Formats: sequence, structure tokens, C-alpha cells
Amino acid sequence: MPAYWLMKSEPDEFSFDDLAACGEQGEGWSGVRNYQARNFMRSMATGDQVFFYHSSTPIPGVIGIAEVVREAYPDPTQFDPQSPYYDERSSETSPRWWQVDVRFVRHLANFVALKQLRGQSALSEMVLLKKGNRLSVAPVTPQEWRHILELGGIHD
DNA sequence: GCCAACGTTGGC
DNA sequence: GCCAACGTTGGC
Repeated sequence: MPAYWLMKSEPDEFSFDDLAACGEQGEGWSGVRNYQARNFMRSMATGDQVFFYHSSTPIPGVIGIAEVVREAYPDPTQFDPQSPYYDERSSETSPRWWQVDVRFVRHLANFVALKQLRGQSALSEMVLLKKGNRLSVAPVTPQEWRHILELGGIHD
């Protein structure tokens, strides 16, 4: 059984449509520089399901579903001095940062805004909604997943 | 642009 | 190991 996650991206940087344009092979989720988020990515398995969340945008919220297609491997941007994500403390033999590959699965029928999520008592314990949460990669429980699917107009 | 909340760094 | 200073995230 797959696990469920939520991953944030600023649409100005990398939007859900950008992911859709990457096709079947998906895209590496590079640039995560937070240990807790990194650890969550390292625990992901192929086939895990992901809510794609748009952050730092006029109406933040969940826009669609993605899927893990490659399990954690070293984030190449940490070795690239030209990259904004370069980390001089990392080395090829001892990488500090990891990424997974994810691919587009489908849009939600309805965008589910953060404001709407906050109004749901069923989601009161969601990691995303916890006070001061800044995690760009967070776990979602199966119950939370189903609830948000309903809000998103997906009835499998 | 503001700022609360949080993670990280580094001096001690 | 403590904790002040600093940087970042991200909603508003």
C-alpha cells in the first residue's frame, strides 16, 4: 500500500503544469535543504502518492496529484557550484541532500485552497496546517488523503 | 512588504 | 550544551 505525502512548490519556480510537461519520466525534486523534509523523502517508496501544493502564491492550496517514480538518490545540485542549491559541505562520497523523482498523475477536479483546508475539522491534525509549519515535504494520513480527494472532486 | 515561526550556526 | 543572532519560509 502506498504512503501519502504533500510537497510544496512555488508555482513561479516550478508549477504543477511544469511537472505535467515533464511527462512520464517525471522530474527530480531538487533543492530541499531541510533535514526533516529530506528524511521524509528518504522514506518514500516508488508508487507513493503526493499532493502537489502551490505555495507563496495569491491563493495557496492543493492543485493535483503526483507519484513517486524514483526513490531517494543524491541531489545533484548540491555538487554544482553554479547552482543556488550548492552546498560546499557535501561531497560525492558523502552527500548531504537527497531527492526523489515524481511525475504528474492528474489535476484535482477542484483546486482545494489552504483556506478551505483550514475549515475542515477532519484535517485539524494535518502536518501542513500545524502552527508555524514550514515543511516543504510532509506526510499525509490515508484519512486526510481521502478527505482532500473528496474536496478536490475526485471520487474513485 | 511585513512579520511570526522556526531551523541553523557558532561563540562561549 | 546553551542560546543569541541570523536566515528562511510562507501566509497575509
